[in-house]
Amino acid sequence: MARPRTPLLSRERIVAAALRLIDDEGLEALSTRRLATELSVSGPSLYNHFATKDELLDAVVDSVIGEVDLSMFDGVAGTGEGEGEGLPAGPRTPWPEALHAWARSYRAALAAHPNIVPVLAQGPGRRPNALRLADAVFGHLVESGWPRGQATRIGALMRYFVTGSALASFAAGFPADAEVYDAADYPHLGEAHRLAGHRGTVDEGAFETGLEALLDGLVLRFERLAARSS
Amino acid sequence: MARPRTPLLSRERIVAAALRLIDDEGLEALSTRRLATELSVSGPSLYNHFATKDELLDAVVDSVIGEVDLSMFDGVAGTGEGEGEGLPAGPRTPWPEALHAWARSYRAALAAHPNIVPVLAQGPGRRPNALRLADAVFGHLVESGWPRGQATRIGALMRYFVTGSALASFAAGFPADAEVYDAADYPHLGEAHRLAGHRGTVDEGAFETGLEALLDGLVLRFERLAARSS
DNA sequence: ACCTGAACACCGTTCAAGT
DNA sequence: ACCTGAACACCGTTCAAGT
Repeated sequence: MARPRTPLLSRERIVAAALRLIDDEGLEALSTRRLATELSVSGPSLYNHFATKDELLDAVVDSVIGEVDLSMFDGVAGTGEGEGEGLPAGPRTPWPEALHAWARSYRAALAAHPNIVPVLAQGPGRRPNALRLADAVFGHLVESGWPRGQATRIGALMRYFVTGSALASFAAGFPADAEVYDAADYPHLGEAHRLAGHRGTVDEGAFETGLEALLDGLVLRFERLAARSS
Repeated sequence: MARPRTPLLSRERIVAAALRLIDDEGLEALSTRRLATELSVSGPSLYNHFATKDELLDAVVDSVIGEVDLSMFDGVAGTGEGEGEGLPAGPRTPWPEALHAWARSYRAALAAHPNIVPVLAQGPGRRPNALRLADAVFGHLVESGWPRGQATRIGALMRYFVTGSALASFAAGFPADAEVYDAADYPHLGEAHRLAGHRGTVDEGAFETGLEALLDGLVLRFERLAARSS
């Protein structure tokens, strides 16, 4: 048919189809030829919209990061009265609260697409949504009184925890087959075959417990910091 | 040449060469044909030792997990005197200490091979070293007084944090090119191009900070638990 | 500008054949 | 038992050709 009057493809359509394929069948299932078939075009057609498969993958990753809520990092110092800015900006949310809300949204966005987490965990690269996220977190921590070096570390360790929790289900990693857990080899795993059946509650419970422990520990550290500098 | 008098390959040699290839050039670089070339044999030869590429990958993953130190989970209740066992088992290490030492060893083993972390993060499956690790951590926590449900969560959240920290360098995820960080778009990332140059210290600092915060938070939780049940 | 088929150098895996 | 070459159905990507 050659060139149609109205384009068959767009970057948006390609990205959406790629993400669907990755979600349904895994990263390995995403081939340019398979994706093209899904979109009812021939393989090379995709190269009119993306230079390489990696560039396409980058776009998919950034669309996922774009789902993360960053609004808890808005707001300015003080009580929020009389700043006279164009945009209504309330007072800044206390950092432990903001970090908590952000981490939950971050995790939810990633856990909806676990198969792409290994790609996204490589860092922001030049992807705008990922850079915006890093900027918002770091900025909020610094303006809340954390030294810059500590703020960097907190950005890093929060990403460690969130990507780790979204990468794969802990519970589902244990085979449901009770035969696997020979009591002679693994004396404490007698109930492990039940784990996979409760993957939702186990993984969410672990995430919440870890997040709260992490934030409690950071608050402790912040208090020690404040005590030293006074 | 057909069958040589002494076998050209062994599972051990194949696993070692595969890990080297993954470390040096990434998971995508590991193809059966490329690996075979590296070992000076033809592609199909590998199938005499592993049924599929996935089975080979499983063996590589378990060899990495086998490097994690679990000795801090040895030891028995009480003072360690007069148990009369065959093996000398000292008193049990307090759980926060044991978890700290284990997490560092776990992270070191994984961070030495970041490209394989996405595979290993899928859970133990039927891999013996991974199951042994899960058994040791869970057993130690339960015997230290944690309720079984909480012990499961702690095993999960520790894996989240460690795999997340080993999956990729936080610092190296930020391009060293200062042009990337336009002040209009990312007002707080003006120094982010320096990050990649300090990847070692940034990532290790973040890991240690996070690990200590996590353990502080868990100790707090454990104390609240003990207070409630008394 | 945007699609196509043909082509190139790759994949994982199977299988018959050799010793 | 353990290696080989040939073969099958796949890959990502390039390129000349079509409108």
